[in-house]
Amino acid sequence: MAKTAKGAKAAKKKQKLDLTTEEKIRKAALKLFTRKGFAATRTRDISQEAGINLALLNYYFRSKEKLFQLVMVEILQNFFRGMAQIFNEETTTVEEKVKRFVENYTDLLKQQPDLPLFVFHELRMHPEKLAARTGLNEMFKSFFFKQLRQEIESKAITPLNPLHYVVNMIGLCVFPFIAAPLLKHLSGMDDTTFGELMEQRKTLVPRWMELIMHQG
Amino acid sequence: MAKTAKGAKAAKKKQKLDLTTEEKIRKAALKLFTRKGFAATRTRDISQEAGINLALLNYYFRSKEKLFQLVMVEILQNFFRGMAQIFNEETTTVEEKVKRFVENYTDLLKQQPDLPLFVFHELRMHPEKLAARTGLNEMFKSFFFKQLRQEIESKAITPLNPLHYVVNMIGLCVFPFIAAPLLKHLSGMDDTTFGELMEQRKTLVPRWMELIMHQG
DNA sequence: GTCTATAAAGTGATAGAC
DNA sequence: GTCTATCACTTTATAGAC
Repeated sequence: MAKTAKGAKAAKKKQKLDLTTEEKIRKAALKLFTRKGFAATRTRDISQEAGINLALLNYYFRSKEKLFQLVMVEILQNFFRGMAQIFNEETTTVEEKVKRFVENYTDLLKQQPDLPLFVFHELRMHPEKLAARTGLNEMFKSFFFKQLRQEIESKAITPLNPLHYVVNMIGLCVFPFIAAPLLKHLSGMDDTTFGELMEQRKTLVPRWMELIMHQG
Repeated sequence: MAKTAKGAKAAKKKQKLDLTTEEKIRKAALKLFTRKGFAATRTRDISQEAGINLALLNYYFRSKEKLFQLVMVEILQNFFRGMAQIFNEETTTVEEKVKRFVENYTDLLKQQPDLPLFVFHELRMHPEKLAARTGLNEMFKSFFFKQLRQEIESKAITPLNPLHYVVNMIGLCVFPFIAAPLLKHLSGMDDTTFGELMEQRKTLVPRWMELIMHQG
């Protein structure tokens, strides 16, 4: 009776080291999907990575597609939740928001460097997956955007479309991780050195954003 | 006799509208591989897109893998050839080089917006494909890099690792195209507006690079 | 060179025993 | 819930006729 689906979920909280079978599959799926993409990932590999049987994957998630959807939504929600939290804070300045964003997501990307490439790749092939449920449209009505417009109007020498500003901020954080394989190969850099460069950018990117903001 | 492989290649120059079968396949492969990635692309789809039979694909290229390699090498060589041409010119300044780079590759990406995401995605999964044959290591010994170091030492208030500079330059050009699907969805932007924004960046990015260069 | 037909292997999903 | 065995279908690649 402790082995029903509900029983398993209850047991989850008592086991900190072991994971539920469902969680093991989710974790394995996250790892392989983000590393190889949806199309190149085999359900057999996921089950093997999870240390369970192929049939169990379908038992829990019905299909590869359904499992993928869950993983993807989880990633997007997680990202936009943290983003909204930073950007809708009404007591912090634009500069502080940028600084927090850069630090947060540099740390995130150091742990999961495959994430952005995966998300953008899958998003292009299935744009409809960007359903309303991720609640990201709200970011564009966020407090941050109001602040940004004001800041640009008051401070900038040459006013700049806020979109450029946001794209630059995200791009300067994310692009190095997207280009990492190329970068490492081109410059013969090792992982440690790459990590140090990214650490530097935590302070550099906000500084550059200031320049871009005020000079336009 | 005009139907041997060599005959076909010779005929190619006389036919400006029609393409060789081999060329039709290459073109179709480039289109589908860059749009959907290696794993999600079916050889059947390539042959259909090329308007020929599936067997012919293997007749000309032996395997999907081989065809992919050719397409990939062609893309990389094309990119780095143009890049080297700009960066090894000894009579232009750093600013002029940056300007030419941004203009060139913005135009290229407007025509083939799928290219960067495709390249980075496949490069991560098969880093060994970055063989020496693309001759890109030479970029790091290029005249541009010497110029860049000098410029940084003489002008910059806070000296900057040249790598940051190069990553920023490429990222500011390329990232908007990588994030395009997300951007369009988030802001409800149409393709024309997106194109105009990218056009603006042809002058904006070089200006930002100046700021970054001199302020560090 | 180009086609049809088919082999050979892979892949997502299910049936049924435990 | 979990496993083994297997089905049904897809996909790459080739054989062989024209």
